[in-house]
Amino acid sequence: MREMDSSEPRQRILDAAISLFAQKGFAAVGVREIAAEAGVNIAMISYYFEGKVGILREIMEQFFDRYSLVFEGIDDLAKPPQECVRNLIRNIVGFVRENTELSMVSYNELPLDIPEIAELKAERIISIIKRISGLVRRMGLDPKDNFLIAVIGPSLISMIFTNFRFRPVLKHVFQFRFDDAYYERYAEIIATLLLNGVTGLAEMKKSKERSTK
Amino acid sequence: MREMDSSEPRQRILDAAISLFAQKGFAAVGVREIAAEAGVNIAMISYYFEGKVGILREIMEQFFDRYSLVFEGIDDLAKPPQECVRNLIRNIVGFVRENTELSMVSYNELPLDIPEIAELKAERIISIIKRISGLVRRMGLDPKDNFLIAVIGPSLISMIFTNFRFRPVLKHVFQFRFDDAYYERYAEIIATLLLNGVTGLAEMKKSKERSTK
Amino acid sequence: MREMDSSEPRQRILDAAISLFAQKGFAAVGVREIAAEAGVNIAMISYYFEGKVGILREIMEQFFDRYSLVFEGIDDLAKPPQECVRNLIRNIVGFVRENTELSMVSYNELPLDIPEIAELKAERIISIIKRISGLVRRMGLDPKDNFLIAVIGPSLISMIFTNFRFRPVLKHVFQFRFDDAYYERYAEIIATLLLNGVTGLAEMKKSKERSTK
Amino acid sequence: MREMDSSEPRQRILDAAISLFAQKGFAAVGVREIAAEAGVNIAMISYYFEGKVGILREIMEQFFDRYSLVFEGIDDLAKPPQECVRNLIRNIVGFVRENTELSMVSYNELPLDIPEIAELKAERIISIIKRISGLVRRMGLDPKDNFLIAVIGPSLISMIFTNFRFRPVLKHVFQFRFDDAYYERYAEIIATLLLNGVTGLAEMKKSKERSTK
DNA sequence: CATGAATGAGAATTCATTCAT
DNA sequence: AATGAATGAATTCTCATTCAT
Repeated sequence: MREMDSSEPRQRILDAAISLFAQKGFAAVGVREIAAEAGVNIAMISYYFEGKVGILREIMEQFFDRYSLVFEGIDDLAKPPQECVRNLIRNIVGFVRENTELSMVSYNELPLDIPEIAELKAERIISIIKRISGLVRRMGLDPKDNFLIAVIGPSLISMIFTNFRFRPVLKHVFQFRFDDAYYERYAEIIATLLLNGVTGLAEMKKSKERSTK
Repeated sequence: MREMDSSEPRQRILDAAISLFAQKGFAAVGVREIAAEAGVNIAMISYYFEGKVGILREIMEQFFDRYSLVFEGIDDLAKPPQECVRNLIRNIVGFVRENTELSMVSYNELPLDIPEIAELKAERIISIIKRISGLVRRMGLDPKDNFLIAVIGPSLISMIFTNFRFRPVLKHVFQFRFDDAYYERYAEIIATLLLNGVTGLAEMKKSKERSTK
Repeated sequence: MREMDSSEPRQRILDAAISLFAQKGFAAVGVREIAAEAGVNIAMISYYFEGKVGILREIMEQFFDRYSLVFEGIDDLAKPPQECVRNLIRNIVGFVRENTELSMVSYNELPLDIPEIAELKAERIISIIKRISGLVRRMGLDPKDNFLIAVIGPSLISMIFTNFRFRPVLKHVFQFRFDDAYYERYAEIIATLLLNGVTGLAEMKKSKERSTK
Repeated sequence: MREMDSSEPRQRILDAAISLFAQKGFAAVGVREIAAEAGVNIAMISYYFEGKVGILREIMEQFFDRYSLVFEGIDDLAKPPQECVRNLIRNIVGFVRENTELSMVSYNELPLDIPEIAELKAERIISIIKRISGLVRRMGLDPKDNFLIAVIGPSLISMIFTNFRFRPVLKHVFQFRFDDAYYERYAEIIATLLLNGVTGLAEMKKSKERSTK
């Protein structure tokens, strides 16, 4: 029952929903709860979004619209790919930091029940994958090596998003301060982990090929 | 719905719940659905588990009971820590492979706040962290460096669990065969990623310390 | 929904309502649906008709206003009553044919108790009954014989209206063409049915009176 | 809020629904109202009938199950067809008299919105039409003369059912006593109307054929 | 005149749970 | 141990209406 803030009802509903979905998950949140949190009448949810699923769709679309921008022009051919990857990771971390709840909802909800949403999500993810295939190649990975892609890609994303997902736990256990310094160091670690890891993978591959000869 | 299998009703309820929770999430599954899937009367759920959360608690306990064993004696001082880590990763992958749905439920519901379960979760996780602190140290990481621990630990777990989480998608998109070979290679990649990554982190630390001097 | 036609909003609302009420019944149609079909803003319905029942009242009034005219001067004393009845039936058939939906709504909602409309209905019906009492007498029926009136009157009306009510079904099952020829023959049959029937009734009455003597 | 009567909840729901649907029409009645009238918890309606439509389906089925019996063995070849028709009409009147509300609901609801119910109704009606085709033939009507059948059949049914439909009005206006005598006379009138009417139609047909020659 | 937003009550349905048997 | 019936609260969504602009 937050005091009504100044923004438009439609946006308030969206904000409330994002926050609640992020905390409890889509299925565990009721429209009454959203309406109460947003300080609007329940009927407004149908009015603006045509139901609860409509809110989720809007959230997903908003997320991917913004998230896609993170990958825009990330593969700068003038720079070594490692630097591009570092930049990408920094950008993703920055993005998730500034859109934490939005990102959490979009990442966590696998609404296999709601085909409509599943489709939307699949579509957008594929479009992003295509956009970075060039960088993947420059990193020395074969973009047609589905196996590696299917392991490394989700691993990277999960490393970043999971950290935010468990942030309440981390805050509670370790009393971290989630400030700029934290996230800079954090992005650096993830990047180092990944880059060194990938280098290791490349070496492993070579040594295997040698041993096979 | 499903033909009644021979096992005891209590176990059938549990199996049905695990499967459904894994697919749709705890909140999105109703007790009626579980009862139908298990082929038992709805009242049996209250009878055996005292309600829906009771099932989740049982699932969590079962998960942690079995999952803890994976970490038992993992830090074999006779072996180099890298090998121990490789073993651990192999074991975790093997565990999740053999308890996929159980693991998915437990992993997915982990950050969600169901008060009755919160305590249980915290307890068990801390106990696991303690159990591997020795190995962490032997890997050259300071087990008191909460920051690194808090980044690397969840990252590793998320890399593994997320892969299983997206297995249906991977199966659908890439037509992978999830056989022994797949998981061996998979564990190897994760291990290589992590170990090389950590090595890189150690070097990064050193070079920073040098530059600070 | 429908492309906005040129007529005035008020009339468009009325037309849409008549059509929808005829299809689904008053209670099953919502004002939103009417507004959409009419291509007007929902608020216009309250504005013009003071609510949903207001539309129904207007419909009823329109119906009775026009329907009453059918009975005007129907009892032409210069003609034999049978001919007058034939004319009346032809007129009613013609009227319902030209005002099918309007008639269906009015007929269907007639026995239902919507308090706001009850008075209106009663008044108008009584006025019509009065208007044809002369003809009834000329047909050899005692206009004070409530029983006969109460059976024959509604029977006639129901025969005609019901045929229209089931028109979609008849069209679908028998592929009738509802053209002039159809309705001429149709009116003739109804008239013959009724007139011969009434003759039979008169004879029955006589024979009864004889046997009672 | 009728006092709970002794019968089983399922039947009480059905009775309440029949009564309310008959009064106000299916769409105008809510499940809350039915539950209240039946003195049961709202959830029982889903429990027993899987929703409001389920009640209507049950009503329709009950109606047609019983109504069909009225036509069983009605075409007694040992009797003249006129007598059979008189018997049929008497039986229908008797049936509707004893199942007034059930019949009204089944007759009035043309749930074009609910295909499920529309189908059921169509099916059952066709089966009844088939059952009386022999009698139709014996009456001198060509059962393949769709036009006549399509006019006379519904006319007869509507004459009977409409009378019951308007019974509240008749009672209010004329203070009839709806007793055995009333219905005997009533059935007789309808039968006479119909039989004489049909005779008239037959003559009309003949004279037309003559004039065509 | 006309609109889009907003309201509060009510719609049907489903929820997890409990009860008597 | 197991069942089917029953409950009351909660679910999402739609209703007819009103209001400020």
